[in-house]
Amino acid sequence: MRRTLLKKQRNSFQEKVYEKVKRIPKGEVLTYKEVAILAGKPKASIAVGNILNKNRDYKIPCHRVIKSDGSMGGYNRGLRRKAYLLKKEGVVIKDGRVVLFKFG
DNA sequence: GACCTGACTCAAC
DNA sequence: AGTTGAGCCAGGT
Repeated sequence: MRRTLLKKQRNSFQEKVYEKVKRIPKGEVLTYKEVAILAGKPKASIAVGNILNKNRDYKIPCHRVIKSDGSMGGYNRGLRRKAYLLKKEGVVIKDGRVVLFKFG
């Protein structure tokens, strides 16, 4: 299983998602939709969330990915953690929602 | 290979 | 403004 999976993952949607998310600059956030678009599938926002959820990799700043609404969907390590990290990076959070950001 | 799920989004009510 | 239904995508069962 490992080998086949690895081979398949080499150039998959998931791989692109990881790349894009990893490249998000500090103090900036992207929506699931944006990530999906960057990955080449504008309608795959939910898949993005699914991937990030399962991923659980420290190299990937999942906390910089939020919903297009401005509210942060979830975080495998705890929503509180996500808000905390975001705040530290300069993003303003209000009642679990991102405010004072570029989109709006 | 069909069916269900989920950290989603949009439009309608 | 909060809820509902339908659409979309990858993964897992």
